Amino acid sequence: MVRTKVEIKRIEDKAKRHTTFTKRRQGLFKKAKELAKRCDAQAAVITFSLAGNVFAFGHPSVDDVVNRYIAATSAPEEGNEIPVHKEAEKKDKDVVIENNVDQEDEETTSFELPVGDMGMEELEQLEVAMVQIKKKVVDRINGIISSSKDEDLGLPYTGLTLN
Amino acid sequence: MVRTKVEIKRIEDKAKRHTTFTKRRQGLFKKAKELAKRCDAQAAVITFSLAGNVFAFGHPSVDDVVNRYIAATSAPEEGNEIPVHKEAEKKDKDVVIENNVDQEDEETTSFELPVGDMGMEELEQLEVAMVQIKKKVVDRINGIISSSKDEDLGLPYTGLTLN
DNA sequence: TGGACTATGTTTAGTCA
DNA sequence: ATGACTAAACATAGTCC
Repeated sequence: MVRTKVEIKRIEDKAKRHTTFTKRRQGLFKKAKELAKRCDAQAAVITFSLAGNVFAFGHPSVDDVVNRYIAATSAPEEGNEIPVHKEAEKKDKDVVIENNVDQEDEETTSFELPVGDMGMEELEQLEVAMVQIKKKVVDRINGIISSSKDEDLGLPYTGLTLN
Repeated sequence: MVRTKVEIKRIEDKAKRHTTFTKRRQGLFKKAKELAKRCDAQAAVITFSLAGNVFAFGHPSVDDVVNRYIAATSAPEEGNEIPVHKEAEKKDKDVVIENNVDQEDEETTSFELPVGDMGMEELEQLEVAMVQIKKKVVDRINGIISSSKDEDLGLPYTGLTLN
């Protein structure tokens, strides 16, 4: 049959999904290569299949780009001018996080903060509050981990990264 | 003129290169989104323009994928790969996270979270929620910044360090 | 600038070898 | 599975506004 209109929805059939994953991953890498070459830019693509396999491409290397990304997104201590444009930006008011591709069937526990209406000052206060909570959470998690030493196979808690 | 065959070589003209970069970056992100959605896979794309601007997309988030990549690639080779458990469907809990952010009456913005009573699962949900809020805040801050300047050439907000 | 257009090249869903 | 094939869907270089 000829190709039908692409419905961007999760493919249920496992084999078919994997086939599509392979094809599209190759296409994605090719696009990334072309972008890097034509525009002389650094680019990295990292994918994880459902099976847990990691596929990554990067120019000049995945690690270079990742490290630079981490450096760029980590808080600069001083006045720094590293532009970060995350492709999840909803400039519209009630921000819906775009990271979840599918959200009709999920029941996420989330805060609903009217961030869009907040001013700079309130945002700064919110940041302070979040830092404090984050500390509580990390302490609590570490407490749980240390109290369940046997079961936990040394998977260290890497740490509630919110950067 | 109509389009000619693509020659994947570095574009010399600066303006044209930037135009192409923008177009292709959008296309690349779109492809990544489709891959993530159709194949239910994790994917991240990070690009740096020559000007040094960072553009990143990730599902469920750039940082999630990056962290998993780091974990997967820096894992001690003994034995097997790291499961990196997750994907657990979020059962709705009564993790009622109360935030008393009330713009009308409240002066202070603060959370009161009974973290000490929470179990690991709830903590994980809380982490997810915090990440989402953090994104909202960053987006909002960047929105404020970019609307104060008429171009995104101004330095964006990269702070909000919660590590 | 930054979109809109559009002719063509490119990608890929479905199928079969 | 893996690879080839085909036609529709899609991406985009060049252009105009």
